[in-house]
Amino acid sequence: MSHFGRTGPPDIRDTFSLLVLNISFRTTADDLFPLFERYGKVVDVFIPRDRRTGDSRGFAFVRYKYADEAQKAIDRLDGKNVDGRNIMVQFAKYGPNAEPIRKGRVKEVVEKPRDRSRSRSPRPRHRDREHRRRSRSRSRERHGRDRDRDYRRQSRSRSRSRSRSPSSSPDHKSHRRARDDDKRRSRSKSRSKSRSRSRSRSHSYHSASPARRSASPRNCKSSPPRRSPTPEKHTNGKDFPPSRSVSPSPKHAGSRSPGSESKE
DNA sequence: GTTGAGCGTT
Repeated sequence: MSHFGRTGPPDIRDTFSLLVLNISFRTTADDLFPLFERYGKVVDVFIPRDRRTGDSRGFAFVRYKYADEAQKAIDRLDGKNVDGRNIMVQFAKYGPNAEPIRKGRVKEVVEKPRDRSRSRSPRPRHRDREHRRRSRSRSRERHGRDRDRDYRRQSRSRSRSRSRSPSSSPDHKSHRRARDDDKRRSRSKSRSKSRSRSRSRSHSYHSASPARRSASPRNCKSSPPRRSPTPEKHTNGKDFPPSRSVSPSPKHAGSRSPGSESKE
């Protein structure tokens, strides 16, 4: 996670979370922390990422220790140009109703700020939660759709250990044909994007070097390719960022050769 | 390499 090394929310006892919107996709917690830390005690900086891609979703959560400092940060940093984007800082709501955290505590946090609409973009007023949840982003969705399909396919493939086909009687032919077709498509797809699928980004400002921005302010791809042409699968986990534990990681999608999974 | 409304991890 993007905390101080802990797992999960550090301590939401007496903290005040700020929602930082419209940040750049390259902006990390390392960039936001020194910025927000100038206005108060920042307890945690968290940038939600995509489950599958790991990319930043374009907003962050900065958790302050005191509400007045948080308010000051809002007043100071709201509308500020960070990393080329005009960020929007506001108090964050937790959960669908932003209530189940701390009754009263959050109320104080969610209280209407004074004048947030000074340099705010004319955002549409219809903030429908469900609608927004599903239509989070259409540009990443077109990328995520493929991966989503692939991801689900892998999930199914992984969970086929117990019982994949409840009725393996007469239509195993169509199943086989469909699977073969899917396999071919997956092969071609994985081949076309077998180069730019690994990316790492420092989420915790502990592991970020301050000289990173000086070295390459706009481009953060100065490191040599981490994927050697030899498809050796070393599950060390040491080279990977210690962001989210060690999941089974369906990242080895294109690693398996086509045809070697012709089980059944 | 891209995109740009929005509320979060264990």
